[in-house]
Amino acid sequence: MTERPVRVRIAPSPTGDPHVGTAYVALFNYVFAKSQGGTFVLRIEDTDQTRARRDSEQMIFDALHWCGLTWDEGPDVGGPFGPYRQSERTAHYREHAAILVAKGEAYPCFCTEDRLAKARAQAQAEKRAHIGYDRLCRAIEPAVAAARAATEPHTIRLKMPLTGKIIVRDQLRAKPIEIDAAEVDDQVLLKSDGFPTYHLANVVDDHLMEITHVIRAEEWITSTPKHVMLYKAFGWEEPRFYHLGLLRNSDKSKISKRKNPVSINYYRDCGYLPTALLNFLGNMGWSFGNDTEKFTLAQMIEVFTWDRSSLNGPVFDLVKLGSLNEKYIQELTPLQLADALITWRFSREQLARVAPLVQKRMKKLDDAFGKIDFVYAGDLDYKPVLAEMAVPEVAPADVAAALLAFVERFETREGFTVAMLEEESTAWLAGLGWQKKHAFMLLRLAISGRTTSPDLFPTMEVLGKEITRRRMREAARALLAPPPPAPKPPKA
RNA sequence: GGCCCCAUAGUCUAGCGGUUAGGACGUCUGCCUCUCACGCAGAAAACUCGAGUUCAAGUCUCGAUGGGGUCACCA
Repeated sequence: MTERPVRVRIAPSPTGDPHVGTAYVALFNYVFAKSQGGTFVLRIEDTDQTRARRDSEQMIFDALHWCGLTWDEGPDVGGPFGPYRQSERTAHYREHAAILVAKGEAYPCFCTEDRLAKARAQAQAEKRAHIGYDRLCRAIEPAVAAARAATEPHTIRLKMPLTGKIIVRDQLRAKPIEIDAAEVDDQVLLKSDGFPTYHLANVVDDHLMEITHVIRAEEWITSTPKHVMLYKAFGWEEPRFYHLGLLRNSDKSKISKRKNPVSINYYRDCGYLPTALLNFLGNMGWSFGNDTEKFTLAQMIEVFTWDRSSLNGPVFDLVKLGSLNEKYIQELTPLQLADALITWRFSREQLARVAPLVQKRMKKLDDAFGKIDFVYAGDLDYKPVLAEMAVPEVAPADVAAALLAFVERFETREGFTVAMLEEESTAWLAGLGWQKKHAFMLLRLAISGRTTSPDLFPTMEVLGKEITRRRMREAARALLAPPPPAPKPPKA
């Protein structure tokens, strides 16, 4: 492999909240690039028209910037290999898909999604080992296929070899990974809406953008054979692959918002310092060496080598993050602490959102903070109000389930506003059939930990989606927790 | 289920053939103290199992087990 200047990229998909996993992978890309004097590129993979969210891209920029990461090229800063948004590069993908068809490496597929779904369901029902596409359209004569493609909706699929092995060389793993080509599907490259799938867009862009090292999460490892074959089909040199261990929930499953806060915004809103979060992430699957756990980004870049990485999927432990964060807090000067606080939640703009919540209840200025202190708290203690959370004639487990159901309602909605919350709460309440006062008291206790609070939905809006979600989940958890053991009798 | 990846205390990790298996978080004890926290001192706690290679294996090989990922016109 020829040595080219190091160029790496992070390629998040703007489909929701900025994910800690994105920050994690970004960190290692960034640090590796900088340790090599290379270039770090941010590319937005917005090829899924059904899932892309408008507000998500800016949130990714903001969240990554908050973490302290910057990119040399990207949609917002430009660069010589732009555009950096895949939705603006569709001509490249179509052109390259056409090249593969012309070379006989790919073919149009006219199968309907319906047929594919049925075939898949049948394969699953028969417990067949291989449940991929049956390659029906691969047999169509190229000339016939081309003629039909002119008028019929179709996808473009890659012709995978029918026999032999595909070798994936992962730089972090000693042995090459060998996979039977027959195991790999004839992957869709171009969807019927003309947009590329991840696989095509990713390979074309990585090549065109001269990416030298692909550093990404382990969940991609099984699709790497497809990418390897794509590089081959194009006759391109493949980049070096590095698959990082996946961040995990405490039960070891892939980190997910059902079980763990995953939005970078949650960590920001809960009062973690970006330096601490980044440092914490740097200790996941990588070690500084020398029993050192606390280090800066600059220090990490200075000593960075891949041989200090481990492949275990590390559990994302909030407690450990908290103790690291504490260390960072402790070494702030008084003025730095003040600045951190202002940035966090005491800016003029933020106070202008929070204080009006209780303005009606204020006679003097000093009435404010006792009433809104819960806004500034992280996790609340629900033990003292557990009894208040009870809903008459409803089992605690069902109360908890209702809380989680409320979370699910706003989970899929874009934005987090009073109007949306009112709408969803009405539907939620209708489904429950509880008295309104009981349902709303439950929400109130979950978000504020008290029976009196400012108006519910404006408060939630101010708290934000991340904190609201977290508190509702924690409240649900408190409801489900077994009652505490009886206090020890006093010593005689 | 097929395929793939991974395997040191509850958690994050060090170890790269010979160590009393090290550090950190958490837990527990004590000390300090006007409360709490901090701080300090100490303790409990790990090489998944089985073969093989070797004088010697947490470290190398194979297998089993366990965990995870992935099997979309999502990324």
